[in-house]
Amino acid sequence: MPKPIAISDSANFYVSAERCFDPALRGVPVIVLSNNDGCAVARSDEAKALGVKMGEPVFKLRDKIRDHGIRVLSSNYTLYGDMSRRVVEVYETFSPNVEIYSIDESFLDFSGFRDRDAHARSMKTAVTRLTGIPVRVGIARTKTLAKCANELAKRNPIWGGVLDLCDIAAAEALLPRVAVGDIWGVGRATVRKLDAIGIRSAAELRDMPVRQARQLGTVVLERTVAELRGTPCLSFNDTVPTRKGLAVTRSAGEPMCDFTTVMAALTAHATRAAEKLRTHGLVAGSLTAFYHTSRFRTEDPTWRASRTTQLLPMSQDTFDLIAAARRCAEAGWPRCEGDAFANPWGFRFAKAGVMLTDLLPLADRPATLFHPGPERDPALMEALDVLNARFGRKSLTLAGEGTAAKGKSWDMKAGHRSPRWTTRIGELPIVRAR
DNA sequence: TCTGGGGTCCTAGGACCC
DNA sequence: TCTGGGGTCCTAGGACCC
Repeated sequence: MPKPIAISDSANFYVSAERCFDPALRGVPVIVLSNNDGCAVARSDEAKALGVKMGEPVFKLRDKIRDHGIRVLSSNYTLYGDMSRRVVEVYETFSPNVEIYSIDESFLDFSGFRDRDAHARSMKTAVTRLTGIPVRVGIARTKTLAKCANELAKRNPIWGGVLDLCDIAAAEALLPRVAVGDIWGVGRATVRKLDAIGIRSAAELRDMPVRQARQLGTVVLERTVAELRGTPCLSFNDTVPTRKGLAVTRSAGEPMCDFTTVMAALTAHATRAAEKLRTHGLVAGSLTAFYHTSRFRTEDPTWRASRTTQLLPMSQDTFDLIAAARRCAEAGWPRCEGDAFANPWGFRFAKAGVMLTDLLPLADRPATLFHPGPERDPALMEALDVLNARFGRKSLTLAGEGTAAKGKSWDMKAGHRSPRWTTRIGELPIVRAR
């Protein structure tokens, strides 16, 4: 018999995290925006009730925000990341094995507990008491069924936020109530195909012939069917998997119309990407830089540039990454007579990014026979990181990304960001007032 | 005027090899 | 007219997740 797995997730996590520190946000409609204040990515129950959709662009919500007094917040990832860490700390006192799945969801090994329901309820209470974040728990013998249990618990408050589907009869009774689109791993495209052959509930999907499932939705759907039948196909994984890639991409606060501005944004993104590499003790073997015009403004001239270059030797050095990003940016810039980096067509670039692949732990970096030059002293990057850790991110940056005095037009908008309550003492209102 | 960011996994098809 | 078979590796693109 497969062991019981629980999944615990936070309700409207970003909104819940904000509410922990600002009681005025409780009981009223609240939305948290994506980077650049673009779309609603988290909504309180009250906001959902007003019909605010996930991912809806904020400019389309203007009337609703005004008419219903919806509170609008920019995303504050520093706060959410820290709150997430606290929630996981509590989980770890309730299960010997915790697999962090996302910022607001973790799988927990629930084997060995005699009364799983009671255990889950005391965990739920503890998380709320110690962090202020409300959570819901689904339990079953496969991850997919646990996610179904969680989904049911979310939608039916009568169970008090905890549902155990380990029992065959319970699954039998409740799976007809889960729509295929609400099953983990079944997205829009698959829903459409399943609907065409009359499969609409989790119970119907479970009873579908596996061969047909594979043919319709590849091995992924075949696994989902097996998981719904209680056969685990997705293993419990409490070790952090090795990263395959890493990206830093942003929409610009204002359109970027010249090479210098695009390069300033790419410099900032490459800088951040290098920081991430060093945090994880990795080096990268290749870098892709891209920038493109807005995909929504189809009447404007469009340009999409994406170039990849090798990092040789593999590197985690900010300067190396910026140099590579510059090579890509130059190679991708629209060619014109005269000044090679002018923009006579009036392209308005909306987004730029840096992606790193071929990642390896620094210790495993292969030696190279022909260096392009002497390697820089890692002490420089170390000093950079120490200073930025001590005085706050971006205290020390490269001139290439521009200076605050001159204005960073490419920098994202974040007009409604709350204080980083748990990680920046200087942002606490009471400290600021002194 | 204004539309997110960062991941994973799978498949098909081409290049290449013997 | 008739033009092998079987393997690996890589990449692009699709689907999905939160």
